[in-house]
Amino acid sequence: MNHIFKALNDQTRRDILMLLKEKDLTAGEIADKFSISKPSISHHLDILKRADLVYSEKKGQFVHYSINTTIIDDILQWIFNLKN
Amino acid sequence: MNHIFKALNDQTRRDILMLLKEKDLTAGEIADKFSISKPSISHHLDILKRADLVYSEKKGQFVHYSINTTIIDDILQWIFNLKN
DNA sequence: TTATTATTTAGATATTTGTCTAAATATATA
DNA sequence: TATATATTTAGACAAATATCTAAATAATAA
Repeated sequence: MNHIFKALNDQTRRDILMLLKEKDLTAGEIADKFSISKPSISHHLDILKRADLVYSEKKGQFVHYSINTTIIDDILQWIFNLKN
Repeated sequence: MNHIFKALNDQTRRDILMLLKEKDLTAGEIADKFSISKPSISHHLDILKRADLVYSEKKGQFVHYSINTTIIDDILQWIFNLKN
């Protein structure tokens, strides 16, 4: 859970997940939605990837990112477990 | 959600929540379960409190801590929202 | 009142983190 | 091939974080 909570502990990364929830986007499209540099966004995407919260697939010169809902269930289970 | 994810982004704090899930404990009892100093535990408890993840109540010279499951539901809702 | 116990606060320090610019890599196009 | 576009990597730096020891605060007991 360490990588997951680390990944979620940043507003920009949470915003990226919200965007990818709606539809898949390329790295550049994601970067365009924020006012921070492309390398910084690339770094955030790397952290999300290490946490398995997103997938990435290279198509030509673009890299397409999508959310991984499988991991979401793991988080839900961990949080839910706190309740009883 | 910022304070909550920040609070959850630490193994010691997550372990404290797991302990408090089982039963209420005083600050000292919590500190005894870890190999870090009491001031450090006090600091972790403060972060958990700021995130509303725990309550604290002073009884005599002791401070009793307990988990706040109300906030857990907020987290569950936030995570669940990522799925659709 | 004095001493003891429980907890927090203050201040210091090493590590981690988010950001930047510049450079590197990879693909597409003229 | 040469150029343009998309993305990542490298290296630097300021801010945030987890930890420590020492001191302060508060409550109990002798």
